[in-house]
Amino acid sequence: MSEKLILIDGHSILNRAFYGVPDLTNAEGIHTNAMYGFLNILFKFLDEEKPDYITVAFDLSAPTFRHKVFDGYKGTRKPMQPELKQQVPLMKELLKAMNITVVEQEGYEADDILGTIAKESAAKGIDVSIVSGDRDLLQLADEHIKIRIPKTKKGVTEVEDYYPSDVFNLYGVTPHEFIDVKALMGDTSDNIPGAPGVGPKTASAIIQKYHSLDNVFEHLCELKPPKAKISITENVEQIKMSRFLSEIKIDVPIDYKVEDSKAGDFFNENSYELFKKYNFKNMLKKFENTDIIAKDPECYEYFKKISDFADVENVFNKAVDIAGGIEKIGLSIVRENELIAVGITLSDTEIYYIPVSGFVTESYLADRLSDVVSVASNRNIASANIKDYLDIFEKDKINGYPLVSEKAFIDTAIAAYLLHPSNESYDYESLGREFLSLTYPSKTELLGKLSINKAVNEAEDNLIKYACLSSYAYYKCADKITEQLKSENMYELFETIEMPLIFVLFEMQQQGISVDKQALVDYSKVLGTKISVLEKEIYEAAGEEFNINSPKQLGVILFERLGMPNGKKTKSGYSTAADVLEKLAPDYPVVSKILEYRQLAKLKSTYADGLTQYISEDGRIHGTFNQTITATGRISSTEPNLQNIPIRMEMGKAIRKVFVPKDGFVFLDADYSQIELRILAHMSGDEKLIEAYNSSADIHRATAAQVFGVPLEEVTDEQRRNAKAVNFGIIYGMSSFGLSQDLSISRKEAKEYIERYFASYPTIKTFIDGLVSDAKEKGYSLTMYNRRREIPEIKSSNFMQRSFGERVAMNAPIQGTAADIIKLAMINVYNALKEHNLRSRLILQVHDELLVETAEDEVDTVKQIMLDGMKNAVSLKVPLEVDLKEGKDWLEAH
DNA sequence: TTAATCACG
DNA sequence: ACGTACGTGATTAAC
Repeated sequence: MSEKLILIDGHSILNRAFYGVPDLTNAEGIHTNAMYGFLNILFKFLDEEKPDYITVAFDLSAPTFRHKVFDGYKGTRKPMQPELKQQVPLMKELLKAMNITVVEQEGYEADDILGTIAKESAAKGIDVSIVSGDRDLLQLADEHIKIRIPKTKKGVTEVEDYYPSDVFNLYGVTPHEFIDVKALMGDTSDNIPGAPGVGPKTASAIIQKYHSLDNVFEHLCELKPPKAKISITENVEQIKMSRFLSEIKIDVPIDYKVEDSKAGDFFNENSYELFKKYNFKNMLKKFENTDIIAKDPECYEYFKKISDFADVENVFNKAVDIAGGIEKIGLSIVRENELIAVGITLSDTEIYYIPVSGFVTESYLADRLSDVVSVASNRNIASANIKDYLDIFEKDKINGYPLVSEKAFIDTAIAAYLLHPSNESYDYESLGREFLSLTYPSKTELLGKLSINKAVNEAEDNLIKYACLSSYAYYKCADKITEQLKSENMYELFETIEMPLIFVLFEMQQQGISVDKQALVDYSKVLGTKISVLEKEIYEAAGEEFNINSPKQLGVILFERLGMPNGKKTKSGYSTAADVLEKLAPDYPVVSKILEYRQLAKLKSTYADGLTQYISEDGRIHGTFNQTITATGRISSTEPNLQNIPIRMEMGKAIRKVFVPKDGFVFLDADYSQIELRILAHMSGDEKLIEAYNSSADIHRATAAQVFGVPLEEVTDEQRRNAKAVNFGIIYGMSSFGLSQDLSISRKEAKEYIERYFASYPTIKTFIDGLVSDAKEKGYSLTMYNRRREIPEIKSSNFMQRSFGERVAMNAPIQGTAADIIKLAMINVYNALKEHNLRSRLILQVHDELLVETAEDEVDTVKQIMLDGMKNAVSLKVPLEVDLKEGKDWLEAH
């Protein structure tokens, strides 16, 4: 077996990776997608070929000998995108860290280096594979040199391999003749002229016949077709030059010895650091069998399962001692329906797994955990997703509220969320990576698809690792996260808003909301009947039966069978979205029916039928409120989503009616009036807007009066509507296109509205410009309470991405501040209800709205509590107005 | 699993 | 010239 060398065309592969991999950035905002893609391709070839040697060649930006011959060489090439350009030096650094030879040579291109090394190595009897995206390299193919071109099809990388025979089969010429083909046909991307009018077909036909340019020139008069004959005859010198430009050098003077480019030792400490820095998570696995990572979880040796009752007692006694002081413990609860085990870390060397078994019963464990929690008041208990486990610590309660102090905990997931609200996960694995620079095995790696209950029996060792490791990660991260929150001025946000909010959300989830199941079932039937009537009518109009729920089938019916004028919109065909259909509705009655069908189908599937499955035995829906999902700081609601229950459409309102208070209670529902615009007024300090809020009840009317220069009472409905849309636009990050869509007007008109608005409110203009430039400078935006949102897109060179970043920079501080304020209000209301010892409970939040299930005899008190809690959550330069209503169902109360 | 659609603020 | 309003989650169809 002869030895193998892999040669990689650095720029070509990096370029290919850049366009093939969606934009990625690491925590510092460095773009990493091209590097990531490059490495993927690299590893693929390494795995496949297991080469003895490896080398990567790069171009230098300096002019090469080809530029000296032809000034316009590569002259039409666009400059490299900055996101790609910044990755080039980093990629070289990465390769060097992996002990991969990087070659570049002034005056020459990577192709020439590759050619030289390939031929020299092949001469030494080494088998060479050249990896490139560029077909120009095919001329280098020979019996010992294979050209390998990776292609990405549907996310899967496939490779086209070229030996000389493959080149011949495809192009009918030998690799060497390929140079002459290119000389004739030219190359637009390199700006090589060739013979004008001669394309790839003609060029290869000619070379197939004559085999070399010299021979072609000798037979000029017999050339066919006539067009090529003329072109070639007239451009002999240009073709010769083109050939010179096209031929890859194989004798570049370089200081390179293949023996010095041994493949191996890719995964070392240097490369590990860089992989971590660039957040190449799944590639870190490659380091697993090296001693770099093997030594990482040094905590493993201290993991200990404890079942002996006396030992367990000792651990908890010690935990109580620690948690009652100022030191921390790490806590991980393992639960699936029932409590199964806890992982608990007392120090670097005391890491325990305590399963429920024998005398260690579930209730014993819960009691002892409560003991630990009840003595803690200095954020001694580091854990994650505390809300999900608060019920365990509920041993002592007052009026139904857990006695546990919020100051007992530090929730690492929530803390990590504040630092990077756009991350997708804040589990122990991510924490380890970010705060400890350690790569822990993930939950999936340890437990796979096993349920916890199964894992207890089938993979206990891994379950022990999981429980111990996560508690250890919380323990180790807590101080670092705290430190970082403090240095970023976010600790106050964490302490005064997010941590207390956990308890509010917990209580809301516990309470749930009562739903009239029978009403829901009845309504589902009504909807079902209406839907089948519409269905029949639609089939009749269409002339055939089809699945109306399938946008694909519907598109075919509407735009092909019924021949409606179509605007192709989506990737995979016609758009049948509501705004498209609404334009067609006046001309085609069936379209209105489809819209109605869609509306009813949605109501039935998502709400009437969808909600019933969430009704618990107590007749209530206990949804989940998530505190670490949104990029802006809002909370989100799942299983079910109680924040998108219908209200706008008439048919949908019936759904709201099924949400009812329990016997002896009523709903009190309060919502902020235009909180986001008020925040805008406050943050910008715009006197006119502030004045408008201080004097007028109708801000959109006031805006219209200001913008159109008419007295308040003369504002037309249309003017008010437009002003309202512009106000929304401001909050969303104004764009003329968006506004024009919303108002169904031209972009030009929309632009005029915006200009008029900014002319009327110059301070607002200055303010939002400031938001954008601040975000551009810092890479993130901030709310009034220092909530951060990272906006890497704002530095993109891609217009669309950058524009998006700019809109986010305008919106996030406003939407985020509103989120901060209502969170404060929730805490206020929760605390007041608790302090007054009331039976009434806060049960829902819908972004600017709070719903309290109120005992009938507490209505007056609660009204006051809600108004106070919401209006006085913060003092702005404008009043915070709250609309409060009482009702026997959610529709009536809203 | 992803794309399209639509419910809410 | 680029092609969009900001933030979510559930359902369905179709790969």
